[in-house]
Amino acid sequence: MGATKTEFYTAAQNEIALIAKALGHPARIAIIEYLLKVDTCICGDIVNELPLAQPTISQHLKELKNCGIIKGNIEGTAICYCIDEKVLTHFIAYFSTAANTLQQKKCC
Amino acid sequence: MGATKTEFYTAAQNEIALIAKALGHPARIAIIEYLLKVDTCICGDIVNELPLAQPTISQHLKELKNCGIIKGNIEGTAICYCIDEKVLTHFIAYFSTAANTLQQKKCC
DNA sequence: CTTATTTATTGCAATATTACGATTAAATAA
DNA sequence: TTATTTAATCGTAATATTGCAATAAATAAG
Repeated sequence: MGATKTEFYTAAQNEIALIAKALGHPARIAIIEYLLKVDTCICGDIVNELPLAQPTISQHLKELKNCGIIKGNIEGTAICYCIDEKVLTHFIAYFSTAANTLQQKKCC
Repeated sequence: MGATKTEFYTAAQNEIALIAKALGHPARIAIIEYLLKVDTCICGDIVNELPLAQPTISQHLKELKNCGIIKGNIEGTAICYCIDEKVLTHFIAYFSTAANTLQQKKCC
């Protein structure tokens, strides 16, 4: 026990949950916000922005990469991290559809 | 160590992360989808829909309630669970704003 | 008051996450 | 080659999550 029963849910449910889970930590929200704020996306300085050690940031970036919401391009000695617009749009679309369905109900 | 350093992030960051975290489990996504599917929202039968024990469902509902994305109205002996449209809309708006910001950049 | 019915809580075991120091890997610069 | 810089990985401790059996709480029906 203690492990999520992934096999019982649809691929779509697991995928959305995975993205939401990746976004479910304030440090990772802060990283996303930083990537949006900064013009150039050469972003080793996320470490300087957040009160977390470099290995911790690296781990958070890994999780964001794993769900696809960001991607990293090697740019010389640094790595350029970017938000993947497609994945973000997909995520928004899922919940927008839900919100639309909800509006046509008005239950409680 | 091991605990999230909540105090270092803004209230907005923590709030969005909390909602995302609550949605970051396939069972909870499945619960949200069930609430959208069913016409009446008298929903003790979530237990019958998902392959999880009643206490586990109850716990998942609690987490969804904690972040505000659902609310429960007591209806006799049963409880009527509903998605809170305001919270869902707020969540969508946050990421929509992010997506708009992103479109005006085109970095990587 | 008793007995169902429905949902919440408690307690616990298995597993996952968070965070960091130490180290390693990879690329560039000197 | 030898630093230097930048990012990833390893190992590990602290904490959180997931899931369920057992139990409790609350309301409804008889």
